[in-house]
Amino acid sequence: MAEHLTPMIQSCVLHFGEMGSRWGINRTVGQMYALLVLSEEPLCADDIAAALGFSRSNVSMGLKELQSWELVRLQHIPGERKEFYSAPDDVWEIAKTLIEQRRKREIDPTLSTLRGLLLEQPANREEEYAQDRMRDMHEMIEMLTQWTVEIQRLDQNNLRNLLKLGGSLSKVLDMKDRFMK
Amino acid sequence: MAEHLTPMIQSCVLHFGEMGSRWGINRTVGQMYALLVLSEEPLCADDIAAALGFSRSNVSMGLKELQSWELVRLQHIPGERKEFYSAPDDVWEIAKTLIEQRRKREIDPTLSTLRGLLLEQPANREEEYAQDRMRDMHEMIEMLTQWTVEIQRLDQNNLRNLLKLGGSLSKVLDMKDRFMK
DNA sequence: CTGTAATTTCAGTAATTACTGAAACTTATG
DNA sequence: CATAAGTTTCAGTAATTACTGAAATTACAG
Repeated sequence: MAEHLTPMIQSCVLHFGEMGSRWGINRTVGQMYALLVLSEEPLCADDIAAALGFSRSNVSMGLKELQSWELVRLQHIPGERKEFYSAPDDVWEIAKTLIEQRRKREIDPTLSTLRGLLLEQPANREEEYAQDRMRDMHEMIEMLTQWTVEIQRLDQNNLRNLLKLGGSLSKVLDMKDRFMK
Repeated sequence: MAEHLTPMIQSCVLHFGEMGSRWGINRTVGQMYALLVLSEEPLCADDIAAALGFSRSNVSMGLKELQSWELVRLQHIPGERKEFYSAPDDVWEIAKTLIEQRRKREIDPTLSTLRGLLLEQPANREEEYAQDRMRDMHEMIEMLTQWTVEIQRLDQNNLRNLLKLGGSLSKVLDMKDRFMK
């Protein structure tokens, strides 16, 4: 399989391929992305195909997919005719992109489906109950979404601070309550 | 397909089946769960099979899966010989369970894989860089995990308050800074 | 216990998704 | 503008995952 890929890197690549496939991302695309993240210099499609043992066309499709998720940047290396790809080296940025993209692709359409169904007149008790649950879901998803949008705005430092707050969350909430009063 | 399933409920069920399949959850299992969430009374396997047009055995496997995720509760209705299933009617509880389960199944193993690889001695510059990225990932995932653990502890009201804070996140952070000093 | 209703298992098959190689296309260069 | 290096497309095939029906198992009422 691998061309020149140390066991350490290979393990990591395989693991994230597996993870990807459990989260609805094609296994080989997951592997390609892990490889890009772990490598300091940009890689070209042939590098990836060689390192992972995939066909050239599979790599091409994978890269297209990753580009559509805005997870990789294409770069032309001066003098080189090939196209090179790289992942951001800040993992927080990667996470933010992933969240934003899934929001656009899955969450927003879900919210709008729910909204549509909530506009209908319930025909009976059964539909009334169902709509109540849909309303709950809509409210929850919208809240979580809003939250992630806010988080996207924070810079890395504030984000870390927020997360490091950890256990003292409820204290912060109390504090906020006292302030608001 | 459907036996007695209003168009409204059917749309919602189909949508969540689709969503499930994009997040690594079998489409039919997603549909079954949506149906359970939307229905006020507990359902038995035959109800589900009839409503969704699946084979009895498929429903059996799906329910087993949902039980292993702790997303449904089995209940025996007095006098009835069949087993009935229901979903929690609090969607926040459902979300918490989902997060916790995915943490156990995917996040924790990922952290331990990363930790293992970070213990190895880097063989060269390339592995050094790869390990740096793995360290970043580990740190980030651990922070996010810790955060979700804290959140699991909050009751529904505090959770809502926290999320409603929304735009004022950075204000809260400032506030906290001032307090800590 | 016995009989029957309900559930589970599992081998076989269907459906879906992923991957490849060959050909078409694009782009840059001499 | 001809050629060659590089990339993409896509029809065909492979691999995986999902689903079914029949048979086995379990659970329980009488």
